[in-house]
Order: sequence, then C-alpha cells, then structure tokens
Amino acid sequence: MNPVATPSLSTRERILDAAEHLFAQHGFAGTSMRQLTAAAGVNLAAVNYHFGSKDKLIAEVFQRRLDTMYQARLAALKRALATTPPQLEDVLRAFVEPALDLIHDGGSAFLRVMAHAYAETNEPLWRFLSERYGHVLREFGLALAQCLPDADRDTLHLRLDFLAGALTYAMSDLGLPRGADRAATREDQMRYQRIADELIVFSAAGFRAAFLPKPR
Amino acid sequence: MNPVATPSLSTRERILDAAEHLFAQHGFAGTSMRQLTAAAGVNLAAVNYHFGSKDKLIAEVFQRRLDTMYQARLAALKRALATTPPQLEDVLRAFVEPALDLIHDGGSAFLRVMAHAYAETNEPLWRFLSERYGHVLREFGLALAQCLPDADRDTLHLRLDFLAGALTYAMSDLGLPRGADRAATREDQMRYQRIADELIVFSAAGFRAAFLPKPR
DNA sequence: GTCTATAAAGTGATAGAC
DNA sequence: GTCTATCACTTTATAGAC
Repeated sequence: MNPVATPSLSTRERILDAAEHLFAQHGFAGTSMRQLTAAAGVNLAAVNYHFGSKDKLIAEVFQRRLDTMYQARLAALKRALATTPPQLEDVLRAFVEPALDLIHDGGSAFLRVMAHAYAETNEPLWRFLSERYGHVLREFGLALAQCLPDADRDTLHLRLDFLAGALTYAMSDLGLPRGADRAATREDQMRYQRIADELIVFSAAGFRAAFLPKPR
Repeated sequence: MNPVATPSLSTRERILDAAEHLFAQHGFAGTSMRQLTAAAGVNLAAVNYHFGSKDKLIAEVFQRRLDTMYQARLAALKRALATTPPQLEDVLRAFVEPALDLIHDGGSAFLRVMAHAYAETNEPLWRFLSERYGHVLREFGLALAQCLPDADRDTLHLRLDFLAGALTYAMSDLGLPRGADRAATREDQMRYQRIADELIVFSAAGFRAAFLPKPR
C-alpha cells in the first residue's frame, strides 16, 4: 500500500522512520529487517551498514526522539520553577507537552514505541533509558514535592507513575493507521492537544487529592 | 533457571501459565513455541495439539483471565449502583480491584500481557476483546455519567482511558522477575493493594475535576 | 495424548562485487 | 554506500509412530 517512504531523506533517516512506524505497530521482535527495509525502500544490508545491528537500530530509534523530548521537558521544568512557589499545572505541563511536540516532528508513532518498551522486560534497554534520562524524572519528583509540601515521596512517585501511564496509553491511542511518510493532520494535532489539556486537568486534581495515611 | 513448571497441573494449564509469563516478559512475537514448551516442561507439539496454533493460544491466555476479571467488574459495578446516587469511589473500585484479584489467582503477570496487547496493532485480537468485553466498559461509562451528571460523554471517556492507562502501567510495573511457578508473596499483595487504593484516590479527584469548556 | 522427525518458510547478519 | 547471494539458524506447523 505504501511501500516506499519519502525518497528525499537519507537512507539512514528513512530506516529510522520506517522502524519507528513498524515498531509502533508490531513491536521489536514482531518487526523483521526485511519488512523494515522494504518499507523504507532501502536494501536489506543497509541496516547493518548504517547501524551495526537490529538492537543498535532500536536504541537509535529511542535516542533520536528522547534526547529532544527530555531536553524540552527539562527546559520547560526550569521555566516552571522560576515562579515561587511553582504552580503544579506548570510542572505537569512541562512533563506532558513535550510528548505532544513529537507530533509536529512527525513522531506521533513514537509514543506507541514507548508503550512497547514499557511492556517489555529488556534489561539493556531499560538501563539505557534510566541512565540517560533518569535524572530528569528525579528533578520532576523534586519539583512536585515543592508544589505539594504535604506529600510523602512514595505517594508522589506513585502518582507520577499514574501520569506517565495515562500519558503513554492515551496518546498512543491515536496516530496509528498512517503510513511512514504521512504527516499528522490538523485534526490529529487538535485531538492530541485536547488530550494533553484534559490530562493536565485530571492529573492536577489527582496530585492535589488528600494523602492517604502512610501504610504500616 | 526455572525450566520446569509445577508438574501437578495438566499439560494444558502448564502451557497457559508458561505462555502468560513469557508473553509478559517478551511479548507475543518475542516468545517462541520452543521457549514456551521448554518452560512448561511439555513437548513442542503439545501447543498445536491442545490449542491449534500460537494465535489461538494467545487468545486463550486472554480469555482465561479476562472472563473472570470482567465478570467481577460487572458484579462489583452492580453492587456500586445499588446506592443512589452511586458513589464515584465505589464505581472506580469496581473497575480497579478485579485487576488486583489476579494476583491471588497467580495471574500477576497477566497485567503486563495486557500492556503488550495495548501497545500492539493486532486487529483480530482487538476485535475479540472489544466484542467480548466492550459492553462492560460501556456500562462503566453510564455509571460514571450517573456519578457526575455535569460531565460530557467525551471527557468521561477520555478520563476512563487515563484510568485504564494508569492501572495497566502502574500494576504491570511489579510482579515481573518471578518464575512461572512462584506465587505472589504477601509483600507483593500489600504493594498492589496500596497501588490500587492510591489509584482510586488519584482518579476520583481527577474525575471530579472541573470540566473544560467543550472545544469548538 | 505424547513423542520424533521433518517440512517449508522466515530470521539476522555478512562476504564480496560494483 | 549499495547491491546480490548466501550462510547458519530459528521459526511455526504437521505427519505419523507409539
């Protein structure tokens, strides 16, 4: 149906784009190099030439998007922390909106790739993600503690997990039946913006909920 | 490390248990019949004899847990609707706690299997889930509308998606590095109970949050 | 109901020509 | 940097003995 991706991009980029879309739909193990190179319109051997192996290609698919996304999260968090005390909604927006920005960059499928990563037990991948981006999550934890001084650390961490789950799940819901070369439509963007706004309202209320008595 | 599962179970059940744990860790495509039958301590040909094919085995892994879980959700929802107006927390608990019950049945890995299903684009599987359990989700939608008469349907549906995402993600976080034959420990159960309680508090506040003006 | 053996196709990776 | 051809394996599934 859509065998060849935009030919104006470099071979390397076409492989990454095709990989992102196929990984989103079928997972890592469920996507073969043959499918992938056919969809990208490149030769089978090109993946190993440009990336070395399938595993290294997977890591590159993550790094390409997450470097940008976590940098944006950190920058937005810094801006939110400029006001004292920081506003909870601003901190949450700093977490959520960079995920939204993926859509403008043609990376709408990537959130579903993240969902696959969450579902899997892939030690090397998890260590890679944790080492490279863990400090940003820790900074969000500190910022949330500033917004909600009554909260204990465990509960805040749990609530941040709820937010991450809701974000990944609700956002990857969309943007699926699309070829590797099609940009997000205006409607897609509005729908995603709506989800982001609703998620901030929903989670802000959740974060402000009364804290349960510490167990034990 | 743990090649043979409990031998007191029938071949069929040992296959299902091994499949559930391996699917949880590596997904469907990432789990081979050879791995699976070796872990279950049964012959390679046994899967095809008992289930017909790998795909039918996958469907059976879902059906075994979801039939119980959705029946429990529906029963708990009925109880919550006995009081008028129904209490939001009761409705949310009816949705969340049956997932928790999986742990007592040794199905703690199953929530991660669900996470894989969400991440994937598997048309037949989605149709199966939607046809078999969709009506329960619609009943939850109606119940939530009774609890929150000011809400519009779209927003409620979105917030229910947030809850489902947070539930799947936060609950599948745990219960992983366990052999197919080990039961959940008392600590596991307490930790899961804590997550469930916190999730109900968090999402109840989220559901009660002010509703954004309708877009457009 | 369980086994062995094997068919038929697909897998990631690479050597070597151009 | 791109290609073809191919290696060495693994995959699901099944035929047929016991």
